Parts: sequence; structure tokens; C-alpha cells
Amino acid sequence: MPRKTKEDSIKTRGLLLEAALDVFSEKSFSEVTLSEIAERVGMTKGALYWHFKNKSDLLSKLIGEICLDSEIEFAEKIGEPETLADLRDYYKKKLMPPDRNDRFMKIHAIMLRRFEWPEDVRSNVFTLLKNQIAKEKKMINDILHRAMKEGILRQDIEVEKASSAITSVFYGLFILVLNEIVTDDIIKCTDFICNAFRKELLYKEN
Amino acid sequence: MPRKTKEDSIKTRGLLLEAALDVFSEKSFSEVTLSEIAERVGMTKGALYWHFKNKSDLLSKLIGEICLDSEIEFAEKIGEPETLADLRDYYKKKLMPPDRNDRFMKIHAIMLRRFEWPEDVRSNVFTLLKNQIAKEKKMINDILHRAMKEGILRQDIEVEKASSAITSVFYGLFILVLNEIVTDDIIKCTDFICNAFRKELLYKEN
DNA sequence: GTTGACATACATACTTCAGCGTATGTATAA
DNA sequence: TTATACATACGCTGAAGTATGTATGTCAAC
Repeated sequence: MPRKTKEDSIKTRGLLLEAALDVFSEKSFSEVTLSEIAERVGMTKGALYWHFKNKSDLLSKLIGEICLDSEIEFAEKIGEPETLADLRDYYKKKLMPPDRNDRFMKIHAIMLRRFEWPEDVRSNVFTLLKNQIAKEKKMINDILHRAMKEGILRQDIEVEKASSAITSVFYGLFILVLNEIVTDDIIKCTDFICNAFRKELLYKEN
Repeated sequence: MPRKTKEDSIKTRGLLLEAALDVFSEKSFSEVTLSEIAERVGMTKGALYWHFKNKSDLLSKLIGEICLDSEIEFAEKIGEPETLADLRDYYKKKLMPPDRNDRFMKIHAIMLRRFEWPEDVRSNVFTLLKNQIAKEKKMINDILHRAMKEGILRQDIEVEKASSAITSVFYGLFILVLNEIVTDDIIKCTDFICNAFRKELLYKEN
């Protein structure tokens, strides 16, 4: 039966990546078997070794390609925050009990497990994570700068430090939620935390 | 040469646990080999299988026993915070760039990798983590309650929610630091965050 | 438009190997 | 004399990777 068309081949590769996303998000690197991934889409290891060099390569490609996609998907779904008020909603949504079927969640669940991977993958993903955080920090930085110009912020705020703090805090919370270490009243907490930041940042309540 | 005294045996067990702590904190579960652990203290796998049922059992015992010790060690070193002012120092110390030789750090580095473990260990450690956090939350809760009684806090603060938020935020940050996801100016950020919380909590600056 | 040759996209079967667990040996404490 | 506290040697298994088979798309040549 074999020898599909080029088009088929590309589709197969995509299916394999999607399956890999599922499996890698459920298990650890060593628990994942290539056979399972292949079988999930009705293929065999042969197909995997045709499209990818080995297990590490598969994971690297998976993260590299899916990560960008899911980032975009997520941004489209939630929308980029532009004002201080937006920011609060943004993080509220981000800290919602994660839908395990969400590709954004899956890829993050994988990426935050980087310490269990072979060295080549590890350093690769570490860079991606850093970039991600840097981007988020820049986003907040921009928002704060705008707010500063509009005279909403206290003048003595060090915007750099503030955006750094906000990024870290919410990224930390995000990891906790993802790992289900805290789940209970995280949304209510978010309010508390946002209020605290606002009081520290704002010149006066608005 | 073999057959040591009972005393020797206990010592050996301790050495094996210490070695396991080191190795498990450096590598993932499947990367860790029992031979390496044994050889680090000049023993062989035989010794390990004499003292522990298998790899999972070793890790479980390791976490169960060392976790408590290190918790106590850490508390002694840093001291239990009692007032709101203490709390700030407490978290500053906790977020200091972690000393990798610190047993408290090692055991946490291991525990926060729970998602890569066999199921029996995983659920076990999950409970430990939850307890740990609950304890920390209670600590903060007590501090806030005391402060409330002394009239330092805003009267409309929901102490439960506040302690929940503070715990989560700093635990999240702690994880980030441990994994070296953020390291740069975390200490400076800590100030910013603490200030924010104080403004949200306090009736007036003190 | 056929026809071959070659490349493609896999499937199958096999090799390899690391590492767990176990069975057994053994010298000594008790 | 027996149980202890290991060391040694080995069997076994699972999964990665490889080698090879194979049916079919594709494309140049006629």
C-alpha cells in the first residue's frame, strides 16, 4: 500500500507531531515510547524515524514548531493587553484552571519539565523559555511606560523593576497552576495580588 | 571483609541516602542509576538492595526522611518569622540565589520534579508538597491574624485570602529561582512585591 | 501515453544495550 | 550456628536505533 504523495507525507508528519504533543504532555521523556506515538495515528516507528532523527529530535522539533503556533493561538484567543486594566483580565484568564486539551497548556506542561531531558533539548528549550519571559516582560514594560506618560503611575516607580516583578510573580503562579500545586482559590488570590500591585503602582485609585 | 556491625549498617544506609540526594538532585529519575549512587560511597548495588526495596522505594524514603530534616535545618538557619516585618526578610532569604550544596535546596529540586516519577512516588510527594504549603500558609495566616488584632491591618482584609495569595506568590517565585528561570534581579523584585503587599494590607505605613 | 528506473514513505524484523532486579556467595557479628 | 550486611555475577526486559524490504508516486526518455 505505501508510498503516499508528498502532500500525504506532510500530513503524516503533522499527525505525528500532534500525537507527540499529547503523549509528551502526559508522561515524562523516558516514559514516552516512540511506538505509542506512532500507533496513536496508525503508523509505526518507521514513519517516525523517517521524519525525525531520533527521540530528542522529535521533541525539539515539537517544541520549536508547536511552541510558536500555540503562542499565537493563545494571543488570539485572549488578546494582547494594552492598558493596566487589561493586564488584570489577561492574567486572570491565564490563571484559569487550565484546560488540558489546550495546546498552549500542553506545550507549557512539556516545556516546564525541561530538567528531565537530554542535554541538547534542555538548553534549546531553556532559551525558548527565557525568550518567552522576556517577551512578556517587554509587554508589561510597554504598558507601564504608557501609563507613566499618561500620569497614572507614581512618578518614582522604577518601571524596569516593576515589570520584572510582575512578570515573575505571574509566571510563578502559572507554573503552580499548571502543576496543580495550587488550584483552590487562585482566581480570588489574583484579585488580591492585582490590587496590591495597583496600590504600589498607581498614583491614585482610578 | 564484609559483615559490619549494626552501627556500621545504619551509617551505610545514611551514606546511601546522602548520595541519592546528590544524584537525584542532579538528574532525572530515569537518568539516575543505582550503581552510581552506590559507587559514590564505595558500595555496590547489593548494599542498596539490602537497605531498599527498589529505586522507587529509595526515592520515597529519601524524600520522606530528608524532607523533614531539611525543613527543620532551614527553619533553624533562617528562623521562624513572627511579625509582618520578619516576613519580608524571611522571603528575601528564601529567594537568595540558592546554594546548590544546601540540603534544603537539593530536596526541593527533587520534589518539584515529581511529574516525572512512577505513580507511587508521585502521589506520595504530592501530599508532602501540599502539606508543606499548607504549613507555610498557616504561618502567614497566624502572622496576619496577630497583626489584625494589633490593628495594623486594614479591617476589611480577608486574612484567609491574603495568606493564600502571599503563599502562592512566593512559592511560585521560589520555584522559578530553583529552576534558574529567573535569577537576575529577583531580590530587588522581592522588595517591590513586599511593598505592594504591605500597601494592600496595611492600614497606614509604619 | 506508455514504460522503465529511481526515489520516496513508510512497515517489519532485527540488533543492541543499558540498567533493574535477583540469585547466590561469603565473611563476620552475635 | 545462624542471621546479617553486603559483593558478585547474571538473567531479563523494554525500548532505541538500524537494516532491510516493498509498494507506489514521479519523472525522464522514447
